[in-house]
Amino acid sequence: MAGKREQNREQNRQALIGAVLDSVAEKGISETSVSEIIQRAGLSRGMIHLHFGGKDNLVQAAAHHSSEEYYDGLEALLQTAGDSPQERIEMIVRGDLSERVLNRRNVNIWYAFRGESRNRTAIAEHSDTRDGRLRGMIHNAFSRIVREAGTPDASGAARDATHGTLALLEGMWTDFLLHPDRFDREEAARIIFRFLAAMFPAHFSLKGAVQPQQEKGAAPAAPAASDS
Amino acid sequence: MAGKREQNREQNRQALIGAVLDSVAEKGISETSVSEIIQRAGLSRGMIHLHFGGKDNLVQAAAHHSSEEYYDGLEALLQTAGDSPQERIEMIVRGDLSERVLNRRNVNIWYAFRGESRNRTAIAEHSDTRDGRLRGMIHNAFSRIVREAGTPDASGAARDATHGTLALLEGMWTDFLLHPDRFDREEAARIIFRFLAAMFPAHFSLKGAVQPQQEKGAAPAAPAASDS
DNA sequence: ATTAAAAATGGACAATCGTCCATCAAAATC
DNA sequence: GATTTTGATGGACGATTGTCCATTTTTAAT
Repeated sequence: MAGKREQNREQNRQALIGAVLDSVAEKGISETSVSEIIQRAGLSRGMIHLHFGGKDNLVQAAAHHSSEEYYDGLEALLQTAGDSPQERIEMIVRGDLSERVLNRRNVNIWYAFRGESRNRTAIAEHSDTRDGRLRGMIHNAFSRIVREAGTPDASGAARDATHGTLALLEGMWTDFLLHPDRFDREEAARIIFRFLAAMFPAHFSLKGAVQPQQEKGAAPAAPAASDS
Repeated sequence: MAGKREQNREQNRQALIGAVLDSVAEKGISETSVSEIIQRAGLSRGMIHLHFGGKDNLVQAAAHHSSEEYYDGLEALLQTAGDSPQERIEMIVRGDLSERVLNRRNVNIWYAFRGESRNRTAIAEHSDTRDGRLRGMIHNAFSRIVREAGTPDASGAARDATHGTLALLEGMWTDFLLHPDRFDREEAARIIFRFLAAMFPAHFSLKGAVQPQQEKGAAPAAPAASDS
C-alpha cells in the first residue's frame, strides 16, 4: 500500500520536478522562478524548501530526472534491438532521432541546462555521465564490428567511429533546436549512416541514399548482418 | 580626430559589451547582473540605460558582437585560403577548430546564449544568421566540388555534405564544452575529413588516418588539389 | 572666460527574488 | 476517539534585481 502519507509526498515531489521541467522548456531557466514553479505545480510556496531544501537542489533533481528519463528510454529501445552490433548502432541512432526522444520539449530542456551547466557542477555531472554511458554503448558496438572485420588499427577506428557518431548526433540535436520545423529526421539519419557506411562498408548499407562518386563502382555495400 | 566626446562614448560602449561577455563566459548568464557588469566595466550604474536603454538590449548587443567576431575571424581566415573548394572547406574546418576560434571563452559564451536564445528572439536570430552565412560558405564549396565531379544527384550530395560537416563541427564544439582538457583538435579534424573523404574521395585525402576496411583496396584516395 | 551641450554618476525606487517559519490540516498511532 | 506525528500552507523577511532621474562633471562652442 505504501501509506497515503508517503504516496502524497512522492506525488508532490514529482509535481515539483515536472513543473520545473515544463517551465524550463517553455520559458527558459532565467524565467523559472520559485513563484513560477509552485504556480505550475499547484502547490504552496514552502514545498520546495520542505522537499528539496531549496530551489537549487530542486533544479538539480529535475536535471537528474530528465537525464535519467532520456537514458532509460534509449536503453529500453536497445532492449528491443537485435544482438548484432550494427543493429544496436542503428537502433541508437534512430532512437536518438525519434520523435519520442528528440522533440522540442527535450531539446529545450537539454540545451537550457547545458548552457548553465558550467556553473552548476552537479548538473554538468549528469551531462557527463549520460554522455559517458551512451559513449560506452556505442563504443562497445563499434569495437565488436572492428574486431570481427580485423581492421588494422582497431582501437583507433572504433574510437573515431564512436566520436564521429556522437558528434553527428549532437549536431543534429542542435539543428533541431534552431529549426524544429524544417528538421528532417530521415535526412539526419541518412547523413549519419552515410558516414558509417564509409567507415564500415561491410556493415552499413546506404540504402536509398546517394552513392559517393567512384571511378569503378567498387562494391558499394555488402549485405550487413548474418543472423536472423 | 573623431572628437574626444564620441571617442570616449564608443570606448565605454565597448567596455560594457566586453564586461557582459567576460561575465557570461566566467559566471554564466544567470549571474550576469547589472551590478556585475558595471563592476567589471568600472563604470557607473546609469551607463547601461544611457547607452543601451536597458540590460536586455546590452546583452543582445553583446551577443551580436560575439557573433560578428566569430564570423569575421572565419572570413579573414578564408581570405588566406586558396581558390579551390576543397581548400576552402579545409580552411573552414581547421579554422573552426583552431585555438583562436574554439576556446573556453567562446564556447562558454556561445552555449550560454544558445541556451537562452529560445526566449530572446533577437539572440536567436544571430545564432541563425551566423549559421546561415557559414552554411552558405560551405554549401557553395561543396556545390562546386559536386559540379566538377558530375555526381548523379548533385544538389542532394552537396546538401548532405554541408549538413554533415556542420553537424560534425557542432558536435565537436559540444565535445570541447564538456571536456576542454581532453579535447584533441587533431582528432576532431581527422574525423571530419574521414567523413568528407568518404563522400568525395577524389577531393579529400585521409592523410595519416586509418583507412576504412575494404575487400580489394579500391582507390583509397586520389591526390586532392591540382595546383600549387 | 563664459555659456551651452552632452556624458557620466550614483542613489532612490518598486518589483521580484529565494528562504524560512509560525500555523494549520491530515494521516498514523495509540 | 484522542493523541502524536508529519506534511502542507502562505505570508513575512532581507537581499537583490533592473530602471530611471536629479545632479555633477567634462567637453565643445561661443
